[in-house]
Amino acid sequence: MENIRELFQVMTRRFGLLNKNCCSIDAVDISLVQSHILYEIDKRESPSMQQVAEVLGMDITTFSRQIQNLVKKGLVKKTPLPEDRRVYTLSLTTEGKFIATTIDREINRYLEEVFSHMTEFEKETVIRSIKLLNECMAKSSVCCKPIGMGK
Amino acid sequence: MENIRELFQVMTRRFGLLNKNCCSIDAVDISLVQSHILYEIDKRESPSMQQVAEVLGMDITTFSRQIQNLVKKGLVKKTPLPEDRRVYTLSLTTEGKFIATTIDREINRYLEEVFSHMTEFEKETVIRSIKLLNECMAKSSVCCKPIGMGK
DNA sequence: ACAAATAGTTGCGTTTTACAAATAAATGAA
DNA sequence: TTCATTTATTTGTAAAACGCAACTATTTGT
Repeated sequence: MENIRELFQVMTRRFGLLNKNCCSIDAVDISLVQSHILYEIDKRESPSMQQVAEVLGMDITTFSRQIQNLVKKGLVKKTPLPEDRRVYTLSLTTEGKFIATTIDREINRYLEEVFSHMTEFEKETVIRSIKLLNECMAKSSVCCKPIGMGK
Repeated sequence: MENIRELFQVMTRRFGLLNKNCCSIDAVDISLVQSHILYEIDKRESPSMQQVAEVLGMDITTFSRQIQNLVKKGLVKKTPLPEDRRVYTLSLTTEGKFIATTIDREINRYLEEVFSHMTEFEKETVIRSIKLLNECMAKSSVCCKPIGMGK
């Protein structure tokens, strides 16, 4: 059988390029990491800086500065948490939300196009497979988490 | 049904972190992009600079400098092509090959671990799904290729 | 009340990035 | 052949991203 990593590498590379391309559409023009940040903030319930930096596997100091940029661009709002004033809660502004939604729509549109080359059954199978894969990756504590992050 | 992009995002993020982590193991200590470069050179038959830069969606000038670094580190060899002296052919040195192999083994080891949480049937299904996905992504010319690369 | 832990920021030097322009070699047309 | 054009790669340069160390501010535990 062929190299499994190869399959993953090709798939994630393509999806990565898609993500990248979708950062510069029409009104939208942000960097790839910024797109990821918007995505994660949008997905979660007013997360803290640490939380988002963590899932993205980013150094907190780099993340801090990226947030500063996004705040300057008017895409993200930083709200101090009343019960713990060390913590800042992140949320998207209306424009940030708009951009995140635009990117999301664009990516889903592309994915639909890809799935259009399959039968409905194949599509279901593929989606179930990825879901299963994600569950198994979550189980496996070996790696994949930003453990040894800093060199 | 849930957002399809979400599934992809989670999967590729995990795999991305895995890739990142596997860059700094033991003797190996290179950046993520450098790891990708080594991987692609290893995979192909003495490719040119353009070719590798292209599949990685990298700007050729950035790529050029990364190659210079890898050559300095003694991991990559740049050989001028006799029949067209403008192009350079890329290949891995013994040490570059060793590092690429080490990373590859490590990643595959992790993937095996992930698959160990599935039945043999599920594993087969997942692998076939990813393969199918890759084929369909290749068909779709909408995006995913480094078309609009530069902003 | 105070040491220790936690969340986030800033200083600073290194690396990465990409546009513009340069070099060098091949190709095509006159 | 010669010269303009195209192609592959490199270099100049400046901006952006990165991450360690050190700092501030706040909370927690004793």
